Amino acid sequence: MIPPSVSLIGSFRRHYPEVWKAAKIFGAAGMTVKSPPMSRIVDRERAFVRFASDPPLASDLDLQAATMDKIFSSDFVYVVNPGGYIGADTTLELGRIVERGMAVYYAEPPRLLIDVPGGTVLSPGELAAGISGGAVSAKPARRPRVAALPTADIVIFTIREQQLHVLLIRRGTEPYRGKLALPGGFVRPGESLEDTAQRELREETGLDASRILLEQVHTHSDPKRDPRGRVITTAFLAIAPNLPEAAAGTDAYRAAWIEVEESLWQDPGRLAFDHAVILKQALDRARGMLEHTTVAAQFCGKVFTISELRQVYEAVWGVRLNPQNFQRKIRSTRGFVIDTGKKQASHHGRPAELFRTGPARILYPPMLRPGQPGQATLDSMGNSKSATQAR
Amino acid sequence: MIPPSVSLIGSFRRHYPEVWKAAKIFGAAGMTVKSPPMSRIVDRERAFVRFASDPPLASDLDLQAATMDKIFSSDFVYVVNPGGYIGADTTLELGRIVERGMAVYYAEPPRLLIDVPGGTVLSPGELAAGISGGAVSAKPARRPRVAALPTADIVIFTIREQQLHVLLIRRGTEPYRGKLALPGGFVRPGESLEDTAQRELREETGLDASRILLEQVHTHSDPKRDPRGRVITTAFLAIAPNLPEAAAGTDAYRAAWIEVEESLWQDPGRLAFDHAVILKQALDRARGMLEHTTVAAQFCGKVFTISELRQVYEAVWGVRLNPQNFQRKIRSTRGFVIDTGKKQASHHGRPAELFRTGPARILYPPMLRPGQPGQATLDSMGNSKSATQAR
DNA sequence: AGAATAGTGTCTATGAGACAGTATATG
DNA sequence: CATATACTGTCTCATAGACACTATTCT
Repeated sequence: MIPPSVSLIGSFRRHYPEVWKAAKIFGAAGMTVKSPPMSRIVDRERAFVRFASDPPLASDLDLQAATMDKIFSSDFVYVVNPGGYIGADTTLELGRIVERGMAVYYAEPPRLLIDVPGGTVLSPGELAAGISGGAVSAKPARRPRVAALPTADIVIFTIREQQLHVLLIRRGTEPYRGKLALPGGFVRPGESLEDTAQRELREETGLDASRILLEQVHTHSDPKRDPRGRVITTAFLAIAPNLPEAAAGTDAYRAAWIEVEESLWQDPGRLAFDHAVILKQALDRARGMLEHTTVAAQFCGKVFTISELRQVYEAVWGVRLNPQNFQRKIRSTRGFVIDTGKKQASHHGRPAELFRTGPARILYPPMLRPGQPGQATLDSMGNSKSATQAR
Repeated sequence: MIPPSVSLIGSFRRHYPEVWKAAKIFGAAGMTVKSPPMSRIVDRERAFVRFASDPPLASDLDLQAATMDKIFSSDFVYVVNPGGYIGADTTLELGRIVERGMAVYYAEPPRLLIDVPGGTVLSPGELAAGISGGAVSAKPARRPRVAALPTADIVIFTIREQQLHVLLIRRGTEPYRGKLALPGGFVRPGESLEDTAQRELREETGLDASRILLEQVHTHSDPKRDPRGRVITTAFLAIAPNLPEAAAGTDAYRAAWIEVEESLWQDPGRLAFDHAVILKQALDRARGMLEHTTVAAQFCGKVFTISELRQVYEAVWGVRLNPQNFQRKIRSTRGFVIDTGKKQASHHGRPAELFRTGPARILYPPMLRPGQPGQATLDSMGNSKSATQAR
């Protein structure tokens, strides 16, 4: 288990002895102190107090930004405010911290209009005891909670030239600058994760997302998955018909359709963050959904031939299917496709009939993908790599 | 075209004449002033200045919260700070506004460590002219993000007296005091959601959670799902063998096994929060998993008979199965169960052989639950109630 | 005509469901 | 003995896979 991390804020100029003392207590209790840097103060006259460990040429604003990053990546914040005093710049930082919903504890009641529930005014020792959970404390600390920034990442699949492709974005900013990443973004005020995913999908592909399947796959919450701090992402699976090359949407200038192949999730470092895992899980989910639902038709345009539908199955599953039997299976399944009566302007051979999607969503006799032909079972016998099993 | 909206912040106590003047200028330029309310000040001695239009009994904190809502709903914020002065509570508000990435303009350069790009210090007249003239945009400096408190809720199923039961807890605190709720809790520092779920499972049942299946089901993020604020929960499915009545664990004194029946998720208000939806989704997931995996054996003890296994399927699916055919199916599936050679101390009739779980995890020829016998498809044709589809 | 693709007919193997029949316990 | 449960044998039917065959286009 990773030790809890804390950042201390307050007037380092006026109250550094108190800050130092509190930090020592937290450190002794096994916590990681992310800020202040626990080095010697070399210049207290600057607007932003300088430590020996600070880069000497950094501006006040750069230093403050770096400090805020450290604060936001910690599990909670402790405000050192002897007599209730909080300086102007600390107050501004505190507003940002409050707005992020982080857990905040105070040494003394603040002289500000803030809702300070009982138990959030604690001495460093009480807090350390409450966090580690063992020691007896007169005022039991509220259980420590962590705030996180929720994000939605989307795995958008499509078929291009009979191959499965996924929409990826070349990152333009740190971290993982230059690497490929899934499209996605932070949840905005008032949005649910589904809203966020739908907005990102629209921004990246220009598709009217309300008509596109958007299926939640998994939520990734490893505390170290994002170096910027506690970012929890929920992965969505989207299935899109073939789109014009560069979806001329707003943010799409860096986006590209990449062929889905083993190396995308096998080669470490090809994708940013834990996106290789997310991609693989979404692919597995899509493969499974093709068995039990009629979503395969979502890969196709408004009208399509049965061959096109078969190519979807072949591309996603990575197998060859018998065209004749596939044909019969689809046509005998009521509600999957509806004959439009029209025929395709032929490429070669007999013109295929054109279909549109039917009302059925679930395939009852499922379309089982060819597995071990033997009668028995045994996929992954014993060695459980099934993600959610015991960590 | 909707007129741009603005909120003004600053010390209404000290600088209300300047605030009023600026608001008038914005109003004359066709903008909507969301805050202040443009009514008469009736009490300037309170911590939060009172206007005639304010509800007289509201607390300072209530008023501030309502004001922040107005500010956050406007297109940009104008800070009235004659001489650069910004008071402590305004500074805290400003921090929250900055963290949301809203566009902020200042009457004079602020005496704070804030990055004030050129053009953001403007007189009200300049700003009004710029907005209507298109020179100044209300585009936020940075995209707004929201922080959330992540929680894990667990749907723990077991079989008791041949019926499916779920572990529920009678809530002892607001909100939803007295209602039944799923066990769960907030993510603690350093934990992933899986860690949290495992800890809660151990606390509630005393089970060594590392040996129990814990499967992520869905993440619920509706901004209004929890009245306490932005709480995002990830639901887990756990399957437990029959346990001694009151698992004497620490927090379990309020816990009880409740029979799973329609009314649990049909009757509104029987379960707290959105736990009815969570329960139903977990049940559907469990039903599906029984088809394709060998988890049914997790409901049983270390050794079990094939009848017991069948009763699991019958309880979870809510159907009757033919004992003879079930027997053959299980025995002919390699790796599902292993014969121990022992026999059950008989109740009645021929003693059943005892089995233990085999190494297989995935059932390849799946155990399809009896559906529409007809050949075709059509579960939920058309009317999509499939949760993740378009909101 | 030959190649290519679409679609149908038919045989076979397999597995699910139904049901008769056998095995082994209790009372 | 009857009764109850466990287990096996066998028939039928539905469906998947294999493959031959027909249909309709392009070159």
